[in-house]
Amino acid sequence: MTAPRLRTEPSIAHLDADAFFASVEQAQRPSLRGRPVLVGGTGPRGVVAAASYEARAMGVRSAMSMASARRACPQATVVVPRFDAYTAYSARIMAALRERSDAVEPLSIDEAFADLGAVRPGPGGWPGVARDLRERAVELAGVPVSVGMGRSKLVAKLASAAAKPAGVVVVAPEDEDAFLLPMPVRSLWGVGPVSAERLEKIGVRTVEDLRGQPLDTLTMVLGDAAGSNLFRVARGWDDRPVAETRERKSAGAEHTFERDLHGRAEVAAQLPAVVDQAYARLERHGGAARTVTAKVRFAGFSTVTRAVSLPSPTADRAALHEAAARALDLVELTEPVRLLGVAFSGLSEHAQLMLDLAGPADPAAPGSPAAPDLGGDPGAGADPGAGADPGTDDPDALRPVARRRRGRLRVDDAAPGLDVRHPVHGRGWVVRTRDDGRVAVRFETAATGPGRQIWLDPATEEVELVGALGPDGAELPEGPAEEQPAPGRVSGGG
DNA sequence: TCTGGGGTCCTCCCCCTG
DNA sequence: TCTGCAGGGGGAGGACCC
Repeated sequence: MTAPRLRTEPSIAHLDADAFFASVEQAQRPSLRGRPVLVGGTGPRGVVAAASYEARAMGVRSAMSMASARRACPQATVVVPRFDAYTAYSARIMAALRERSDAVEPLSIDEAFADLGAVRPGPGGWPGVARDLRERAVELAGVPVSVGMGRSKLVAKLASAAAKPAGVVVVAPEDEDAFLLPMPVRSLWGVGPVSAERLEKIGVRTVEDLRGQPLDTLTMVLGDAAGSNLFRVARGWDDRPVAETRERKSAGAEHTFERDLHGRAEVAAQLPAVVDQAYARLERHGGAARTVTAKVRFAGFSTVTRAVSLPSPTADRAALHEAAARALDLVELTEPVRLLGVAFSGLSEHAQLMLDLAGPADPAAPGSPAAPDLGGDPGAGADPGAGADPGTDDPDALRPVARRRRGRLRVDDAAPGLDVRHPVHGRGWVVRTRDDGRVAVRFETAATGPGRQIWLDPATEEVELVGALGPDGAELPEGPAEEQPAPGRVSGGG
């Protein structure tokens, strides 16, 4: 393996928002500033998607169970994620990068690479470029970000991690070894707990240790791909270009139920709603899929997947429902089920209608998995309490996808963090809910300063569920139903 | 009151085909 | 026609990332 030709200037930038979801909450809700905030699922099986730095100081990490996080930090405010708001802030952050480069590669909602090779640094040199970029992103989005720069994506990403919170780090080529070699291997992209443990067994803890290992040792320990990748990484060999787009390979949806499902009938009854959610995502990408995979996670946390492939990619809803049902049939349900998922893969860009020699699919045909109520509005099968009857005395515990529509706040839909409006008190957000149906609402926005909290009864008072505000203070338009935040439905952002 | 949800990529293994 | 082998494709599971 030979060294690639690398650029001579640290002109690749990696911009990463700090505790992104929590920072957006603090930006929009003045009473949360300087206080511990946890964003994540509030149900019994929720986990932390993002924790503010104040919460991190108490030992909270993202991906830990919300129950443990609350124990570690009882004074924290817990809110459900509001993806529409985060998406709007994300667009501002990306805009700061696009002002400086045509080559911007978003990695997730809160981080991106940019190739600044065309930028001519001023008197401040590359650190000045990084500081300008950081300041501009903060100015546009109003949330803290960190910027790392290096001559490769590898170094830029590690540099932004070193810059957190709210800083910049520029690693010049001549300083790369001093920067990389002392790092623990666990901080490298692609080294998780399992790989780290395997490396530890051969005495590798730092990048310097890693550099001392021959290629064949690394491929033996970690496999061909990971081994040769780490061999290059240990030497700073990374010449990957900043790529603006990446092809999507799959689309899916999964849901963890608040209580386990028992028996095939109960599991099968939940399938259409999950397929619908996955289908809505597939549809948004304008694609057709050839392979449908059903995923089941049992109470003991073991996971089984079964796939069914069609002769050709199809965008036909009924055919995909039917394939998902067949895939689920292949799963032996030996234990209670905590999670059900469906993924579409083998995507083709243009929806290709499946040739049906027997005539067009009839969604109402006997035995068809696509009952008439699934044929229209995506997510209709997900309406809590409607559609499939799971055969339980507590249907809410099984609802696969919460769908919150704007309008009069329903007690069932109230969750901490949601935006509401009251005819007298104005705009606020739900701080907490109580078993008797009353909700505590704090009336404040980014523009008002900290507001006061009032207990309200949505059954008797007009409390309206409204959309989130964007960074400019304007209410965001309503997105697709399946993108509404659901209890327990969380994502990254740290 | 352990352990979400969206993905990508890799490895292993089995089956089919030439 | 049968057998053995190699390679490709696809399914299953797992590691990893945010």
